[in-house]
Amino acid sequence: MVVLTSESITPHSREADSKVRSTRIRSAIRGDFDQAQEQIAALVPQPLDPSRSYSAQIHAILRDPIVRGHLPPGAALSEASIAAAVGTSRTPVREALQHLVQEQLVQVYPQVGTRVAPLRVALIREGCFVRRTLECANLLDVVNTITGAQREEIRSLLSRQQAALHDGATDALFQADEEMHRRLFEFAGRSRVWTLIAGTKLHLDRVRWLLLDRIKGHAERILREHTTIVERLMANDTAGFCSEMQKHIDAVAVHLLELRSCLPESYFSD
Amino acid sequence: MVVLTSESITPHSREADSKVRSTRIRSAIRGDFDQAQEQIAALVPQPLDPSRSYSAQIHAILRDPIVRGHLPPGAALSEASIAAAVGTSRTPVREALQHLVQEQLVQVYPQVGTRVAPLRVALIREGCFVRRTLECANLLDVVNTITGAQREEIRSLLSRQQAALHDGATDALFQADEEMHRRLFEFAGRSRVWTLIAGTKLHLDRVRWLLLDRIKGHAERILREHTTIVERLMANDTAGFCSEMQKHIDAVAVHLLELRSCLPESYFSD
DNA sequence: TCTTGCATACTACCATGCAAGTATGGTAGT
DNA sequence: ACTACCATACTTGCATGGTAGTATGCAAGA
Repeated sequence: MVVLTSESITPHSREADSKVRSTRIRSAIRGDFDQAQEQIAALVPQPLDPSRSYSAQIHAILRDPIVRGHLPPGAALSEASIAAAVGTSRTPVREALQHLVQEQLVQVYPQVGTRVAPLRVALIREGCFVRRTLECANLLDVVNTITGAQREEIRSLLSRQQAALHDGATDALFQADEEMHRRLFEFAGRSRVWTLIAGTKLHLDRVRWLLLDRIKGHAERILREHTTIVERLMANDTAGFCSEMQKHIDAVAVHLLELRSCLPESYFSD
Repeated sequence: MVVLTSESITPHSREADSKVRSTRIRSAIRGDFDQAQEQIAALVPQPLDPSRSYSAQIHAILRDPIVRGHLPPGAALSEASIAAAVGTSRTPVREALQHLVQEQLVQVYPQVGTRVAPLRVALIREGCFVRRTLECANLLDVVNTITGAQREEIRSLLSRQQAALHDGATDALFQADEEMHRRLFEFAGRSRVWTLIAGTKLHLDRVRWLLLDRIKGHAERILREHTTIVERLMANDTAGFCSEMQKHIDAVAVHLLELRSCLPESYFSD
């Protein structure tokens, strides 16, 4: 497959220079839209709930498989196919796709097609910076105010992770992980900061799910790191906490390179 | 006008309990949708450019006046009115509004109306945390790698701010300010971190524009602080830089309280 | 064999119409 | 005077149709 570089094609730009793009690259944008329909249809769990917004439900249905890698970078997402798969008109599908565009999970090429966005190395690298910076800064405040009950809650979330790993339930492991980090922000009255991070975390999670499938013992490593981090937290060792947290988050960026060598180059960009 | 509290009404929730909301509060949601049309029409500079996406253009047309306070919190934004004002159908207007919803600048109450979101104190307070944390952390890296030319660029952006203040051009002042901060991230290869911050900065800017109108000498104070910050940067005094930057950004949160006393309570939330 | 041109089938974008839900103002009944 | 009710005029959510732009594959020509 021809590589889609972000230099050659800028999504949603109708500028004059779009005329001069080579046909060779353009043809890479279209292509396998045919298999899209059944691929999407398999993701729809059940008929949509008419009492809730269709757009929101479709957004959720699409986002999860993108982040988890079931819809790989470059996968075609045509409005009509998805609409047929979920059983609605194209309108709510379109709104869901626009939402995903803003999250930078898909790219729309006007009049051409919509595709799952590649893994953008720069986005991931900078996402690591944002996460580790905000989480460390937040923790410096939390350690001064944390209560015994809150300590206990964190500890219990860690043991939930251990149990999940033991059962091989990576879903539950990730969920407990997410909740642990979120709670640390809520302890400092910063729940909205976490929702901000959650937006950038989407891109880090795309890498993490891929790593989980390809790299042996990855889940074990995650849990080991979490354990170390919580130990530092319990010991009020903020410096140690920050350095461990930093290593833990930046591991995504480090392993990204390794991932790049065993996956199609078209999965990546930047 | 009746206060719209976020506890009483959750946007875009079609849950069963929506039936029990009191009529008194609901009636506050609708109301002055009549004056919306001409209010919006005054904001449209010229006919839209058909060669670019209508949605994006409408989004830009609406966002600026919201951030600047020309469309105050609570202002009605009905799809039909805006569509008539800009001369398109409701579809691209709808997409622009959805975009603004994601930026948390407007709230949509299904089947009731769409309004400019109030100034959310928590969002602003936590936005300050995000900005000061990321900007300080970024600068710790920048000071080690900054070149002479980059130093000169920052200095020139500061003098552009001085010139703008002298001319009373607050627009140009804000623009140069924004570019200065953005460049500091680009120096470290983190342009995407800045776009992330720009999203939270929207809410801080809403406060800043209001302050600029109400508080005498506010522009002068901003420039004074910028000057101090750049001085610290030039002197490689990173600790001083961070503390000044912190004061500068947190000033928004501090003055927010003061602003709350001289503006309708309905402008605020949380 | 290779290139060029064109019909065709797709795409996303936008316009329009309908449906479901909600606030408002007037009216009938108490 | 006051309350309950209902017609009406809004709102947003969704469905559908038309349009401009793009890739593809075939056919005609060099």
